Amino acid sequence: MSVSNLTDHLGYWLRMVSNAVSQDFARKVASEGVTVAEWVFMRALFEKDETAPTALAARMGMTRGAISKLADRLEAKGLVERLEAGGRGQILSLTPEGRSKVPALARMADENDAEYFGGLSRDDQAALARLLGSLVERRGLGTIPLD
Amino acid sequence: MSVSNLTDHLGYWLRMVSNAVSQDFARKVASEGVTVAEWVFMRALFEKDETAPTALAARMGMTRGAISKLADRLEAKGLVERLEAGGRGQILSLTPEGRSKVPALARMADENDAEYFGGLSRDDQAALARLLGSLVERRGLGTIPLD
DNA sequence: CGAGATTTGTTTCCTAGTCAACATGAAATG
DNA sequence: CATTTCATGTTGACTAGGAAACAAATCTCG
Repeated sequence: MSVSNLTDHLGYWLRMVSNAVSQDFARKVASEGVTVAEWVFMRALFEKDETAPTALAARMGMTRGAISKLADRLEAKGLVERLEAGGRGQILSLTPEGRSKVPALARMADENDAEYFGGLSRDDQAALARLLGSLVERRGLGTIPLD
Repeated sequence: MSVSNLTDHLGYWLRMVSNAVSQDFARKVASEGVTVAEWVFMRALFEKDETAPTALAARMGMTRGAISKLADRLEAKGLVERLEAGGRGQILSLTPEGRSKVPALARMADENDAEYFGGLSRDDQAALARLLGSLVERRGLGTIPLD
C-alpha cells in the first residue's frame, strides 16, 4: 500500500522538538508570571515600542483577535498599556514595569536555548540557524510587515 | 543593559517555522475531517496497532488526559475503538474505516513536507533531519517508551 | 492476607488561539 | 457631500491541551 513513515516527515520532528522547547520555556517564564506568547509580545515592544496591534499581529504571526486578548491580559498585569491614536487606532506600549521585566526574561530565554542547543557543536548550531532562516525566508514568514 | 535579541534564539525560529508548517498541514487534513493531533494518533496506531493509552501518550509526547480526549473524539468519528484489556487497562485500535483513511492523510503529509522542505537541497534536508534527530535523542523525546 | 503505595484512565479547571461576526471609524468614489 | 467600501480592534463560539485531583484496579511486602 506504500504509506510513508510518519517519522520520515521533517515536519513531524520539527513539531516534536519545537513543542518540547516551548513547553520547557513556558515552565521557566511561568516563574515570572508570564507566558511564552506574552514574552514574545513584550520582547517585540521592547525592540520597537509604540506599535499598532495589527502590525504586532503580523510580526508575531498571530491573528488580531489573539493580540487583543493578549493585550487585555498584559494590561491587567500592568505590563503593557494601550495609548489612543486618533479615531479607532491605538498604540501598544510597555509600561516601565513591563520594560523592567524584559532582561530577566531574556536571560531565561538564553538559558533555555543553551539547554537545548548548547549540546550541538558551533557548526551545527550555525547550520540549524541557517536552515531555519532559509525556511523562514522561503515562506516569507518573518517578512510580513516589519515596517 | 545588554538584552539578547529575540531573534538570536534558535527556539524562537523553531517555533515560528514549526507553527507555520503545522498550521498549513492542519488546513490540509481538515478536508478529511481530521486534526493534526488526530492524524498523529492514527498514524501511530497504523504503525503499531493495539497500544495502551499511556504508551501512546509517551510516544506522542502528550499527557494521558489529552490522549483520553483525543480517543473520545476519534471514537465518536468511528475511526478508533477502545478494547477492554483486563481490569482498568484498555487497548486502542484503529477501526477499518480509520485504517482506510491513513493513506490519503499520509499523502497530504508528504505534500506538506515537500511544500516546505522540498526547496532545500538534498544535503540540507539530510542535515536538518540529522540535527533534529540529534536534539530528539539528546533530550530523550522519541525514546520514552517505544517498547 | 491486607494496608499502603502505584499505575491507569478520566474529569475539571484553566489558559490559549483561531475563525467569523461585529461595531466603529476612515477613505474613496460617485 | 453621501454612500459604499475598507480597515481596525473586539467579542463569542469553538477546539485544544496541560496540570492536578480523582476513582478504580493492581502491586508490594510485612
